[in-house]
Amino acid sequence: MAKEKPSPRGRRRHHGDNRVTIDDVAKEAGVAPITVSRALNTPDKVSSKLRARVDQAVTSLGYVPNLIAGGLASAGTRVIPVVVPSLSILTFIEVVHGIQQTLEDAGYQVLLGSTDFDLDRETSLIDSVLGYSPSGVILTGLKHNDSTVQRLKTWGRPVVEIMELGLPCIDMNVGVDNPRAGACMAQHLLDRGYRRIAFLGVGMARDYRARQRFEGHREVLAAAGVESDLLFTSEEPSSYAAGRRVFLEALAARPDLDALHFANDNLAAGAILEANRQGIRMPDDIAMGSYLGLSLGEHLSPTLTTVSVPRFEMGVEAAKLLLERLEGRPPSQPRIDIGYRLIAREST
Amino acid sequence: MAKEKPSPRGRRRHHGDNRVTIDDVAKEAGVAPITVSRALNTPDKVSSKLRARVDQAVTSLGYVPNLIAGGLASAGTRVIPVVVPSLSILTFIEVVHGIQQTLEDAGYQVLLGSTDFDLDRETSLIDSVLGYSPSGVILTGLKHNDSTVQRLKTWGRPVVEIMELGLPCIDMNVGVDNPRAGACMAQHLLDRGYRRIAFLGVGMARDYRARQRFEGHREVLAAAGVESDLLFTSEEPSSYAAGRRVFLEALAARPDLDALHFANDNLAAGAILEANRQGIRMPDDIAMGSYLGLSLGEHLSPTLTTVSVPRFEMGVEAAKLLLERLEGRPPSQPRIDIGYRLIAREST
DNA sequence: CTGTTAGCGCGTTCAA
DNA sequence: TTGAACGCGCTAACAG
Repeated sequence: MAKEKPSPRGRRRHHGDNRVTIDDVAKEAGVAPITVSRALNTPDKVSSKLRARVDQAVTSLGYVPNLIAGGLASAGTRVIPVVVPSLSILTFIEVVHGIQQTLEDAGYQVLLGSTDFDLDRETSLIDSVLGYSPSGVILTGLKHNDSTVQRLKTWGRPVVEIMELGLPCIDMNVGVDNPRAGACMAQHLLDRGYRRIAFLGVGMARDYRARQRFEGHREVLAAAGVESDLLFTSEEPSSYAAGRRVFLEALAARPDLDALHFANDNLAAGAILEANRQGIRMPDDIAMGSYLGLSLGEHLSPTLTTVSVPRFEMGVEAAKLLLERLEGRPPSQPRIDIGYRLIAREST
Repeated sequence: MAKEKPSPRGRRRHHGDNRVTIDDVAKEAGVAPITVSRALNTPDKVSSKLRARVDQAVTSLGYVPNLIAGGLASAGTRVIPVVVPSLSILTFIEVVHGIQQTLEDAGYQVLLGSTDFDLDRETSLIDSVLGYSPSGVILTGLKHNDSTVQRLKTWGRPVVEIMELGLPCIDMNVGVDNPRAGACMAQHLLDRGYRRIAFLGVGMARDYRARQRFEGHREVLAAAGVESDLLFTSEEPSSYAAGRRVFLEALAARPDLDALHFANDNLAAGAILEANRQGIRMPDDIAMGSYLGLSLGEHLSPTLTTVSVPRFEMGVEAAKLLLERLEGRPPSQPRIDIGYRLIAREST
């Protein structure tokens, strides 16, 4: 009622900002700022009468909450950093897509980070994004620097590790059993009667999940008593062109091969397209199987046999797990095996 | 020197958080908190002696700055929201990739948002992310709700609109001239001697940039005096399967067509793969051209003629423009035409 | 259900 | 070059 309060701003305000604040809304609605805050964040804790007054003031003034201030006061922002190795690999993108969609629908924002497969970059990235007081974190893989693991374990907020499955996880885990996925394709090739089977990959020095699939592959072949360590790789990024090259290399080195197990569909697609060009018949001359389940596979000639992984769904599940914890719901289970599915098509 | 200050915390601290703060570092280093702040943010304003003491305290305590608090105090966070229509469309992903890489290298974080091509969602998304006091914003396209445009124009921080080029932009603009790109392919088809040319797209109700390309295409054909409004579309997301379907539909409706102009490479790839299956010869039976420049195009048989757009580079340039302004450098130019390149291959 | 008070952890401003 | 004080805008905690 009185305005002769000694003007709380002893000095000029820091910033020329003239954004409307919660105080402005409170004044306009004739309530205390905290009531505005509650009307916005926990509407059922405010009488419908006041809530209406507040809502109106909010729209009439065009109030937009300062999430930074809210975050500082409540020690948490509705931000979820998502840390992946690379944005040039479709797999991660699709997972991020699932995460993003699920979180955005729940009112959270994704803060995107990429590490280029470098654990030290991962560490510093995580250190820095934790500075935003995020509600949780999603990161890729189960291998991290000790300091990262330590920091996240003592952090006290939900953490989900995605893509791969395995024992020691920081908090929660959604992924695929890579060795078994690799074994699955190897077994399929054996079942189809192939015996001279090679594994073809690229960038396997950094991509240890591909190495895990190769391991599964190798063990199955070894157990079957066939040559198990035929591996062709190159240290370039995965691409159609890379697939073509590794394919040609393998053919040149071992013309007797009867089946190829590619580390992913992109490589396999490059190989199939090249084989088409050269008139190599599949699976008669050589069979091809791979991993991922990209839609391109079903449009190639021959259609591609692959171990398909629900990547988008993996993102969705990871996000759901996080949300469960954030909303205080019973954390059903801290580990989800998202599974895979062998799709046998013409190429084998 | 004395510790009998009446303990600034009249009550318990809000949060059980035991994170180390700038005060802890200051105490450890025997300086004032502000000196720590300066040593970290503006190192040259602190004597090397104190700076060393601070740096050591920082590492020994494992101090990680609270970016939220810093953001509140300085009215700005090193966050850049990037708003795209969809994360399931490769084009946007590649642009985001370029943006992300460039910004992360400069110490900024990307906050990812997607609108599903809905301008109202865009508006509310932008309203909400502005609550994080970001340093700038990158958004897609030049069409937005008036309120969005208004808010961003008066916002006072750099804004970059990407993907398309045109006159009224909010602040800065990096993109492609879609009508000219469409015209370019149409002209190419004419030059090659084709005369019964159709445009095939999907989801063009929402994707007005594809409509713009069709417009450019139409005008060129009309000017050449050939049938110009042959358009086949369906309202489904872009995919290989969709390309196949629209292709078959067009063939069925107009068996006399001699060339197809696809709205993007994915559709064209789906069509080429289907044509391969059916023994349709390209370009003899029918020619195909499209837009994007995906690497898949050069591995198909026939290799695909396309208007290639440097998507990653577009992201890089958008980010650079933003950074220029953020770093107070002369804003070279507020609008960049990223260009396109006709890659004539076997399919035409 | 509503209001009061007191910070959240920093950087800006002003003074030395 | 260093420091003291203040407040960014909001919400947690504690009354009423």
